[in-house]
Amino acid sequence: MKNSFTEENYLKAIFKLSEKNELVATTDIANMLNIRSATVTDMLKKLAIKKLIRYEKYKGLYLTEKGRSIGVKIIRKHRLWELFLVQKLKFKWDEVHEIAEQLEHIQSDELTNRLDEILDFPKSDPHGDPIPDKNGVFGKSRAIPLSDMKSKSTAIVSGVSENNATFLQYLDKIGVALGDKITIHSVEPYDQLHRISINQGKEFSISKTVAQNILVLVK
Amino acid sequence: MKNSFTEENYLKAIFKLSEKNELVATTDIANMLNIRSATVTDMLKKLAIKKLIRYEKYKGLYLTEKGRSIGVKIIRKHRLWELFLVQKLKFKWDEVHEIAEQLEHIQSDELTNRLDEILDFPKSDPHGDPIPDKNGVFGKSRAIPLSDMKSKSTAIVSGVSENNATFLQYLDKIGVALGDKITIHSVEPYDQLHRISINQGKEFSISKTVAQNILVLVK
DNA sequence: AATAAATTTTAGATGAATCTAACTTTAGAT
DNA sequence: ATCTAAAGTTAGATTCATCTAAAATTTATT
Repeated sequence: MKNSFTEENYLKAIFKLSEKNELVATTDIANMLNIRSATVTDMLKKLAIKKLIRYEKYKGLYLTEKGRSIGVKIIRKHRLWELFLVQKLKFKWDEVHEIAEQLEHIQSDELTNRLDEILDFPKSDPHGDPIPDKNGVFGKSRAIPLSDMKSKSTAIVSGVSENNATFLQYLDKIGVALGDKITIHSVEPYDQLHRISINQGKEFSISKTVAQNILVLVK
Repeated sequence: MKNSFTEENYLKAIFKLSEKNELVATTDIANMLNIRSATVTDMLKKLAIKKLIRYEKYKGLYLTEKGRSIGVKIIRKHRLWELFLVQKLKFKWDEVHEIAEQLEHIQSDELTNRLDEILDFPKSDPHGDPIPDKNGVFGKSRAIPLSDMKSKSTAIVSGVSENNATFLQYLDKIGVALGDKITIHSVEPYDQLHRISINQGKEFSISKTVAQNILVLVK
């Protein structure tokens, strides 16, 4: 029960990496956490002793059930806080990540669950990433890219699939925000420029790339 | 910019102790933080080098302007979070302290100020302690002990002057909560048993001691 | 298969925050 | 005024998370 931040960050990183590969590599953890591999090796030994990971020298590692549940819990808190900051405190999408990196370590199940409750048990965060429930279960999101919508249809903006600050700021600039009602009027067959409007407003165009990175919920 | 938790906790403790005595003693800090005096001495040297305190060996220490402003900021955040937890997330008075001990270290002025805003720039927290404003200024609270109210008058419960969990739980039990309208019907001259009612409800009695520890705002 | 390249681990060091034990200074009691 | 108790400091050790440099292992290339 010491400085659990560090340990929690390792478990979160390992969980994320596990989604791509069964076995996780030392270097990938080091890169994700911006530290040296040697440091990671040290920590892996400790995590293995605590039975949070299963680790074989030179071979790679994976999370135990116990380790996974801690990792998932951190992700749950991170995403709930992000949504909270955007929905309740009116932060913009691109401003919340850093603050949530801190808030995710607050230890109080009661707090996490009440947050969940006042947000109405959300299934995904402002970036469209799924929020696991209190038991660590991810419901899969029904969100689809805007580019997959039919012409003349309407949907609700539920997230983005590109997390970079420039992109998020661009969305702010053109006036696309979480929860907005978005309508596709037409799509140019040649370059797939989308003519859209937000909340019944004025029509304007966005590129194919942007349309692919905006996630929406249809009906 | 390292693990600022520790340093922040020292500055907070020193600020609190400064309210009682001009010069703060090593042992008092040690007791407040539940660590050994030797440890405190070490830290005092570091704080002095950073110009956060003015320190003379064997003589005691006091905060510099810079140190004070960090200490006050932590207290501001602590109290804002406590109020947030009680008002917005429906926690009880006695449940929020520990969580606020963690939340007070979240670094984001923007977050702190928005919290302040959605709480409507409160002047005191659920325990009746004053909340400094963004410039570190404490407005003095107009709260008085319930025992100082006139008979037949009404006021709003604004805090407590005894912070202990048993007391707070007792208040929950008898149904006294922050923001309640409280009416004094009579006070027994012999033992100062107070006959009161909450929000126009049924009359009941509380002891002199309890009445002294409930803070209220009159009109 | 032999060797080079990349990855991972080991060994040894550092700084932060803590401890215990021993020493020093200040303050209180007679 | 002297002595003793309390308070405060120093010295040396420990644990945690990190580092660099060097050694070991695995993987890739010719």
